[in-house]
Amino acid sequence: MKTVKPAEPLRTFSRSLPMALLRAREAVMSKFRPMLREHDLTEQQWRVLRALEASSIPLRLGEIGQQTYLSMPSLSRLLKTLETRGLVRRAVHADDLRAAQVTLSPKGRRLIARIAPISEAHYEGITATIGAHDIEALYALLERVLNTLSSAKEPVEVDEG
Amino acid sequence: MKTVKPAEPLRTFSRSLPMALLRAREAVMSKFRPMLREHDLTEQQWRVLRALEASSIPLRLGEIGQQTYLSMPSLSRLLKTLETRGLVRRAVHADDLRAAQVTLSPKGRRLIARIAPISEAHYEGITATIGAHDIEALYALLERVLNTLSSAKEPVEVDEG
DNA sequence: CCTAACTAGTTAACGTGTTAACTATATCGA
DNA sequence: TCGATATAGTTAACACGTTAACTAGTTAGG
Repeated sequence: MKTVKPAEPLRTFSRSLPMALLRAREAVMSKFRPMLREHDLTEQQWRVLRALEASSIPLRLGEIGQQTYLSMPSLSRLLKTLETRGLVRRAVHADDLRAAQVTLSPKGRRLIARIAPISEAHYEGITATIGAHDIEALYALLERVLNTLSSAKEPVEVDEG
Repeated sequence: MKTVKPAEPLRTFSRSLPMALLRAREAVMSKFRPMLREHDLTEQQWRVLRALEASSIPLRLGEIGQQTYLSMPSLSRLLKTLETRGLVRRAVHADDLRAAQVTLSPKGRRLIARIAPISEAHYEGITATIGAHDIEALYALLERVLNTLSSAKEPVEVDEG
């Protein structure tokens, strides 16, 4: 129970959409992180590996970034780490000497093969816990928020007066 | 105009709840960040200032952390910055010499007074864009996810076989 | 052609996220 | 009362997020 607001100047955090999204995300990720950590992978590294696994052809950084929602600077660092660990390889694109061609190494594929089933099991567990119906509703709403906001103009027009 | 996503992201990621939450959060935050940046504040610093503003009494780090969803190490660093900038003050708790008493300085209050109306206007704009009905539904679903997962046992029981 | 404008990726700087080790104070229990 | 244990907060190490400046190739215009 909260005491009644006398003259609340700002919304409380319970009415902050970014906070609500952050908390929910954390609740979900906290179920995955220990498993990834056991294999010395961060959440972002795992996303990159999955993107590479899903592609039949080598990917450029930009393409990986779009799919994993990672920025180029983050990717640049992250791939260096993965390459050092021998999980991915890179070559220069034949038609564009600026671009990279990133692929999984056999070692990378083996790592994914070990982790993927566990990851899937976790996801199944989470889905079951929350309930398929709510999950679907949530996906739908999130997508709508995304579409609505990204098609909206600038930072939400504020009268500077 | 920018050429928008030419190829849909992998189905793998479209069924990733953490990714969906991340994208939605980013869509919302991208509307706020420029405004905060103009005042040299990060999203997290703004959360801390708001928490202090909302409290009539000094807060400990732990209390701020609970409300803002920031970890103690992050808070420790962040408060040092805010204190250096003269936006907050700290004193030792009378009853517990380990604990800190953090309060807003007048300067901090003035900063909040300048930003709050703009922040609220942004939030109104976002709410209007998305639609009050969807916003409510989203809050409700997120809360349910949170409650469901946090009351669930360990990292979602996975059969190790 | 040749230069101007653009694009892919890198690097750097600064702040945050996560984990772990550490200090100092509090509290509990025998 | 003393020692074990718990708690508040700090610090360090490493990875990521964001912005900006930079390098090197590419493309477009004259």
